[in-house]
Amino acid sequence: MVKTRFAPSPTGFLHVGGLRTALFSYLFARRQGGAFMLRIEDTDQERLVEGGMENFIRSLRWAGISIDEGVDLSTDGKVIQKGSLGPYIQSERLPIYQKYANQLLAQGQAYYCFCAKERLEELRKFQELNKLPTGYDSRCREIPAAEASERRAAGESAVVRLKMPASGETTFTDLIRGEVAFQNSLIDDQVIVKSDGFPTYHLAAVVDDHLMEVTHVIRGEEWLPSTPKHIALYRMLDWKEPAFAHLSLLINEQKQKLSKRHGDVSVEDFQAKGYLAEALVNFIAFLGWNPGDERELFTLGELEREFSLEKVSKAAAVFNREKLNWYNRQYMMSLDLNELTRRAVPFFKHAGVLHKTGTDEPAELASLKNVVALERQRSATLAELAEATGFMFADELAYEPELLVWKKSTKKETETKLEALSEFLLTLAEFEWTAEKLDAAVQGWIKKNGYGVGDVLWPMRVALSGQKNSPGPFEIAAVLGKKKTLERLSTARKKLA
RNA sequence: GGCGCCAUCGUCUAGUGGUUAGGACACCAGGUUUUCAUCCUGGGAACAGGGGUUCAAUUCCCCUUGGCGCUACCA
Repeated sequence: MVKTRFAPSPTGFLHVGGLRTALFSYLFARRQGGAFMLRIEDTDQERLVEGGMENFIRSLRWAGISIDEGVDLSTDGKVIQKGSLGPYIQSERLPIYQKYANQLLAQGQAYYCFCAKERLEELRKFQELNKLPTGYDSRCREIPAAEASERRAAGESAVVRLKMPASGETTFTDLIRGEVAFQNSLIDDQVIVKSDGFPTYHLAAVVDDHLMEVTHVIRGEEWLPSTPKHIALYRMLDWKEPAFAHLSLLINEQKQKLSKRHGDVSVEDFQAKGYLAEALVNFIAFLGWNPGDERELFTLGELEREFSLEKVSKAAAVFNREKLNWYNRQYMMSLDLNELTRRAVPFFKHAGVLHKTGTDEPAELASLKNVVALERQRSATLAELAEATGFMFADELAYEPELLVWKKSTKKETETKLEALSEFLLTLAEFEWTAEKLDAAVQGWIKKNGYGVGDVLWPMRVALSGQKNSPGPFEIAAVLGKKKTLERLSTARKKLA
């Protein structure tokens, strides 16, 4: 059975590049009828970030990625672990890594290294200065085991290094890149256990992937050069190695690796800006993958059914905000109105629109729904939408009277038209107060009187919205209701007088 | 510096030993329209360069160039 994993280090917040790696792992597992696991790699005690682990899980869940095994969040927001091969948090697995480090030591395939950091730094400086390949010079490689134990017993600080094969080459078939080869002699002896007793990534990841029965390691391209080290480990431990697939990186418009310095990259930020999970997921999936035909809109479910690693492209992809916005608009338009409204509530609150009641009671939600329907097609994000509908809820609209005047018309003319319009609207019954009926009635009235369409409709719209750009006058009037509509028209006339 | 990965419109990409090199975003021009948005129609826009292989290369091979990654007791 196929099992993939996403194994982040909780040193920050999940960014879109990480989300893509997680997504591809998840999709591959789903497509193969396998399981997707989340493991936390917190072996670097110095770089841990408070709340990082929770953030990763929340972001993954927001995106719709469900975790079959490993670390997850309970309904009340607590971190839990699911599965029989745990623990799934590496800092809780120290004795396990120690056991395998000891085995390697006993087999003579790893050794204690006593080199001080200062010496390593000097060595490195010397190598760089002389344009030599950088790397550890294996000075401690031949220290006899007995001597090493003595020095350790005497309290000398040491790390454990892997004895990399000195010759030959390591080749493997990457599921995305095909055959890849590395010269063993160019790979220095990696530290697998640090002086604080914690394993490094190389040891911990290999041990866990094996023990947790991971079949496919799908990760970022930055791991490609480390893969021969991992393969060496699998062989020394006499374990079957998993299949590897290295994903290309996501880069920004300047073609640099996505980073926090260049704008919003954390998934949480996109969420806060009002991007829909469906849109972000669809967009990110298409950065490096496509179905082979011309379809562009895919739900998570559809991706789960059609995703394949063979169709993943090798080149890095630019994270293009314009296209994301387009995707978001698509989902803003097509999402169920009730659902969209429900998701928009926090944004209305944030925009201060809901401050009066501050609740999300059904009645209020219903009126909100009408507003969302008005503005959904002209907003790129939920935040924009909430912002744009502010005029609907305002007690007073702030705009210059000149804005009411259509093209070559005059203030006087405009006032006259608005007055006539108000009188006409007054004659309409409540049941006629829908966008459609208003449209038909008012347009008929305009025609009958031989007015210019713009001369009536433009001031009407401005009077109701106070804005240069807005939804149409009939839609607004319908949502506003008869009373409020007439009030606003009257206010507009006063402004013109 | 060493090692590795990558290379089709500005961007995401499809594509094949022989195609008018296709689509989407963005852009431009029209149209619909009371504004904006939507929508419709049309347009410009790409095979990095040089060698091979071949009857024929965007496609296969090599080199160059460029971009990116790794080169930590970080992952």
